[in-house]
Amino acid sequence: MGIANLDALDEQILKLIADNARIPFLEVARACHVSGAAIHQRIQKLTRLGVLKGSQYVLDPERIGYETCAYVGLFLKDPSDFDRVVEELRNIPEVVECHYTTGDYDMFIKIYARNNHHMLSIIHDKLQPLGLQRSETIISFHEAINRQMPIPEIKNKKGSTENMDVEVEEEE
Amino acid sequence: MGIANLDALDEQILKLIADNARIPFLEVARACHVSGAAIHQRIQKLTRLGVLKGSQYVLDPERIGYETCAYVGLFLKDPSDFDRVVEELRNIPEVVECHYTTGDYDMFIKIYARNNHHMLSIIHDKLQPLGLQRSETIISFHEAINRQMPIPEIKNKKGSTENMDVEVEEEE
DNA sequence: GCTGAAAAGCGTGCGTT
DNA sequence: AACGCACGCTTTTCAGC
Repeated sequence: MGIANLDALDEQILKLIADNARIPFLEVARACHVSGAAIHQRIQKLTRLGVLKGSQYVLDPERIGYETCAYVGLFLKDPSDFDRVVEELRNIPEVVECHYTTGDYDMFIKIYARNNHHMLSIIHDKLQPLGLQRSETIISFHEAINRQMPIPEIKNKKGSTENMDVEVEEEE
Repeated sequence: MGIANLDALDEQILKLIADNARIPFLEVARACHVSGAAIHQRIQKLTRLGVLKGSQYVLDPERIGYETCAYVGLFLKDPSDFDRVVEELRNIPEVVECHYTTGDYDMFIKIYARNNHHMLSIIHDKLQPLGLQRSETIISFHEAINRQMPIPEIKNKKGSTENMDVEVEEEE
């Protein structure tokens, strides 16, 4: 599973749909000067390749009742327990991200909670029993930026002899 | 600002669309036993209220060439510089999140990079000149969980005594 | 892999309740 | 606030290249 072999049309499609999942494919087609069917096929291909993993509406956490967001670094009692702990974290819906990390922490997670009290109860009552040595909490007061990763520029077209390193260089 | 005043229909709509931005509104309508026009109005309302902030396709970072993801805690030389630094971070597209935090760090950001070398160059050449005292990097080896926050259960229906059991029936 | 065409399905505005 | 309807546009499929 590595880098997908994308061409300039794929790139253009991704740039158009990444931040607007409701855009009509025909509108994408007109922007790309190809048929609607071509866009339809490409999006199926990108999905089959795993480049696209679905679509989402972006929700405002505060407006649906999440006052508090935190990152928590976990130290496990038994660091070979990774897989079990991840499975248990999946059952805690307020845990929205979980990373295996280098360095300080064994694991690093992101949590949404209704308020500080709720956050504390998640950490004490749900995380602690999973077998933590200890944890470190970073409370986020305000999320000033939250956006998609940039879609890299494709330089080489598919037929080229070189394999695709997706190299990104700024150009306009 | 604050928690939007949502009812059970809003909740059901959010649950249906949150992880599937391409679902036809008419399909949502059928699941909710209301008209398509009602869903259309509700989604406009939720957008106007700021509960919905747009839609996205979910991309696989690795398949578009991002091998490396890191969280970086920033210590600013001049902590009153928050706003300027955020604006400069907006110009670095690889920075996808930026939080104001309590405790250890002044600021906490998430970065995608093509590889370790690219990550280092972002941190040294782009972040350091913004006026950092120092920074701490947490490399993510693997993102085991990445999902939406849960849609809270709505308890009281808006100004009504009526009970609401809304059943969603699977159908083809 | 892309195209155009055709059929089925959807989004959206409006008048009504 | 929700409904039904109607129009135009979109999605999806398929034969043909």
